[in-house]
Amino acid sequence: MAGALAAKRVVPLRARRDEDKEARRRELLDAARALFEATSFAEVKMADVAARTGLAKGTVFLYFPTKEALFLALLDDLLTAWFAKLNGCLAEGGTWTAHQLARAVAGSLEGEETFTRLLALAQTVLEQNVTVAQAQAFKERVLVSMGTTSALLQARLPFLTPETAGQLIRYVHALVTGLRQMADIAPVAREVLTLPHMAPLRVDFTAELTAAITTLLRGLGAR
Amino acid sequence: MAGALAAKRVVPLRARRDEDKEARRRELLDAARALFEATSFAEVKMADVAARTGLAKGTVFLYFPTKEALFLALLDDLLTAWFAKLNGCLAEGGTWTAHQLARAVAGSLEGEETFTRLLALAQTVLEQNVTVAQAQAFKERVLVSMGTTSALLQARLPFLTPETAGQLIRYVHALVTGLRQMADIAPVAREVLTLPHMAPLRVDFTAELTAAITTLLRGLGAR
DNA sequence: TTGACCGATGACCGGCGGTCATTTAACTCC
DNA sequence: GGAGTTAAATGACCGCCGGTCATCGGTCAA
Repeated sequence: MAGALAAKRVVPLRARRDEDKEARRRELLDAARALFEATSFAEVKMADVAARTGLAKGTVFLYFPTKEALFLALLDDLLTAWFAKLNGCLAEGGTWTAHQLARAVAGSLEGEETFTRLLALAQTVLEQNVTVAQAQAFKERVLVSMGTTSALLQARLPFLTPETAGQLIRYVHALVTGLRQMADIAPVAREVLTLPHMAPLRVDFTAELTAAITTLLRGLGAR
Repeated sequence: MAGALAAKRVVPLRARRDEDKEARRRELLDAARALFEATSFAEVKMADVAARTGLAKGTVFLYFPTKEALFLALLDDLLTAWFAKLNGCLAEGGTWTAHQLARAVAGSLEGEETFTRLLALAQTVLEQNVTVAQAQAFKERVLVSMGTTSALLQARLPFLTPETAGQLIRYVHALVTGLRQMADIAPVAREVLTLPHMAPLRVDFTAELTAAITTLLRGLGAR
């Protein structure tokens, strides 16, 4: 019986090597992600995360001191991955139009619903029950990624200054979290928005984000 | 002793008339608001809300079925009040410049931190544990206020169509919730952002919102 | 004055995040 | 390969909090 379980395990029962600990950490993050994708932050129980990896609840807390820390770590991963993806898109080509850039940004967020949903929780929920050190580590990483992206934006859109590029990134961040909340939807809200006269409150995330970024860029001087 | 308490009471010990019930409801909303202003949604306990009004915890649940319902009702009030305030500003004058309008909107949110903080929680937290009926009632009211504001916006900025006016409102909503999250800050985040090199992540809510709206309007055709 | 209604009460419950003494897998050394 | 050592994993346990409900008693009509 123990053998059957061990056969399924990628990581040894006891993770003693740093490499195994890292793998276990990943298992937990993957479990948290899967559960979050199916429900919501509030509905994901630490016991469920543990069960999904075949571990005991207490074990989860050996890897992450709090539930918020677990999800902030997950956001950290997703954010880094997304910036890499976006920077990959921005690396090619010469000068872009406003619409091209807006499409690229909005497109890079396609299929990243988990990331944007978590991003919308970052300041209001995740940074509530976390150590200063962890919050700082997270923000350091954001800073680095932002710097790279800012440089690439200026290469694609020559009329941008370092100042306006930074502004643009902040606006986009704000729009992404804001629009995700409007588009995203608790099940209850989804039901309400189905009603015909609620149409003005329905938001298509990608379309709306593309339009908003295009408009912003035009306002900043793009043609 | 009971007399001393009763002397403080605006509402009779037992609220039997509808008028008294409404007053008690207000007391609870005010208490929730005061506590939320001092801390955060997660830190406000229903027992505290009760204690602050001199009532028992169970009584709060006679007026609001869940914690989320209480705060959604509070948001409902604040939202209605803010729309009224904004519409008041927009009622005067003829044609405005982009910057004037941006100033008006951002200015109307000055001192409304409680409102914007709650707004940022609306979809991710408050609409989670609430009946469909309550969520719908809330959204109905948003729709009505939005309609009025849309009309006033078109009067102040003649280049706006009903379509672009609606777009603008959605963008502003997204920006407000997004920027509030970036500017607002859990205590932990506030400490981290104090570090000098974190400057690019610091956000001045009013300034940033004014700039963003101005930029958007320019992108929509304002001069 | 009295009886009935109904708002207020607070002890109670279930569930969840988080802890810690104990267990035991995994590695080391002889 | 057996004994000893380390520390990862365990799960019973705790405190807290949102939410419930049998009971109490204030209020008012008759």
